Formats: sequence, C-alpha cells, structure tokens
Amino acid sequence: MTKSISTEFIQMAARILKTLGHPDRIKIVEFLEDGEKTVGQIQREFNLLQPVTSQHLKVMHDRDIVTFRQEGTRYYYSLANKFITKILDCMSEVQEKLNSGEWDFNFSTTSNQKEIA
Amino acid sequence: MTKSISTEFIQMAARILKTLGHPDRIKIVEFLEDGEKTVGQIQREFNLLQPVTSQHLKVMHDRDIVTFRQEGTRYYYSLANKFITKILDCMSEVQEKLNSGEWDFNFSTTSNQKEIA
DNA sequence: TTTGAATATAGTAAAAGTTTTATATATTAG
DNA sequence: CTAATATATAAAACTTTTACTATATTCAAA
Repeated sequence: MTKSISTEFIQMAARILKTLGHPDRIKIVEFLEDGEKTVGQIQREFNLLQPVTSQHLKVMHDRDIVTFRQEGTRYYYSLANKFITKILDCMSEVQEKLNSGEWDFNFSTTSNQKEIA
Repeated sequence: MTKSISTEFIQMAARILKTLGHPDRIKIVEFLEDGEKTVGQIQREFNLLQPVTSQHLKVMHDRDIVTFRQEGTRYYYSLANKFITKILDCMSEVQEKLNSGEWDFNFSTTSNQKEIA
C-alpha cells in the first residue's frame, strides 16, 4: 500500500493541470505569482485581446486557480491557492535543471523521443 | 528581472500539463512511477478498455511523457523523463498538506470558491 | 447625464480531444 | 499451421476548447 494519490484528489488535480495546460494561462499565473494584477495589466503584459484575457481568467476562476476582488471598474486577480504556487515552483525547478544541463529531456519538437533524462 | 520561465519551456510545459490533465492519465503515470508496466497491467489495474489504454499511452508517448520497449508482443511502458516524476512529487506533497490539514483549498465541487488557502 | 475606460458575457465557427466499436498485426503456444 | 493473446490503429460520433467578434454593464469623470 504505497502512499498513492486519492481518486478525489486526482479529479481535482486533473482539472487544474488541464486548465494550466495552455501557454497563456501558465504565463498569466506566473505573472500573478508576483502579486495581484488587473485584467488590463495582464492583457498588456502578454499582448492578448481583452476578451481572451477575461475568458482565461473566468475559466481559471471557475476551476479554483485564481480569485479576484473588484475595486470600481477594476478587477484584481490573484492566485487562489498554494497548489498553483507549488506547480509553478516545480516548473521553475525543472527549467533550472534543464538550463544547468543537469537534466536533458531531448524532447523532439515534433513528436517522439528516445532517451530517458 | 525575476527568473521567469522561458517561452520555449512554457510551450513544452503546457503540452505536458494539458496531457496530464486527465484522471486516467494521472493514474497511469503514477502507476508507472513504480516501474515499467505492460499495457495489460495498466488496463487491468484501472479497469480500462484496451483501446482506451493504448490511446492514452500513444498520446503520452507523442508528448514525451512515457517511453516503451517492446518484448515479443508485450509493450513495457515507463516514464520518459524527470519532469513527470517532479510533477507527481508535487502532487503528493500537496495532497499530504491537504490531508494533514496544513492546507485547505475549500474547493467547490461544482465551480467557484471564496477563500485563499 | 453623456462619455470613455475597464471588464464581462454571448454567440459561434473551427480545432482538438475522448470514447466506442471494429479490425489488423505480430507473437507465442499447441 | 491454427488458435489465443497482447497491442496497435482506424473511423465515427461526441464533447470540450479556443479564438473571435460583437455587445452589454459598470463605474468614473467631465
């Protein structure tokens, strides 16, 4: 009986991973790690269309990835929980390993690959 | 200039997260952490249809999440790189925090939520 | 009280992902 | 050889996302 992940948790994790599985959203979430940001700030930072930005934020809000507080006409979004932060940390760590050459995935840009890192 | 994540890496990470964003696939990958497994073993473990199992494995292979070696008519699948392991570690960690009560996401089963963990 | 800025929401077409059923291929056992 | 096993692959039917475009809502300011 290895300490495996519970079904409930897996459901929740899957939803979150799936949602974070979009470049824009990873960028947004990473940006929010720095502190709360308005829709406009996010939109300008990454040069996104406003509706696209709002939609990403809405989806991420529905899936418990971000929260927001409203102040006048501005909506300040921020990370909703520590799981997200944890995933971001994980990604930074991996990227460091890759950069330092400690790890090497030799990912094929297109599809498959051969070796184990 | 915070050490942020590079665009290239983000693309790759998004693909992987998105692909892992499926309950079956998280389970499979977690199962593989224990060591290589054949399609049949995976299929039986989670009570999946054979084509579904193959399909998941194919997608994960295309996206550099798993590799396999063939031996006779058996295909032994295993994790393709350490990023995957890292993500699994991350998930276990989070689950522990949740179980221990150290963290609390109060996720809504349906949609939104209110508080920050 | 009109106007402009900041956002959200709706509608929709195109793309991507999933599941199912069916079928093909290769390997091993007799 | 033939049958059974282990997998892959394909096609069809759906379901979900995505990315736009257009429009509505809200608040602030002039």
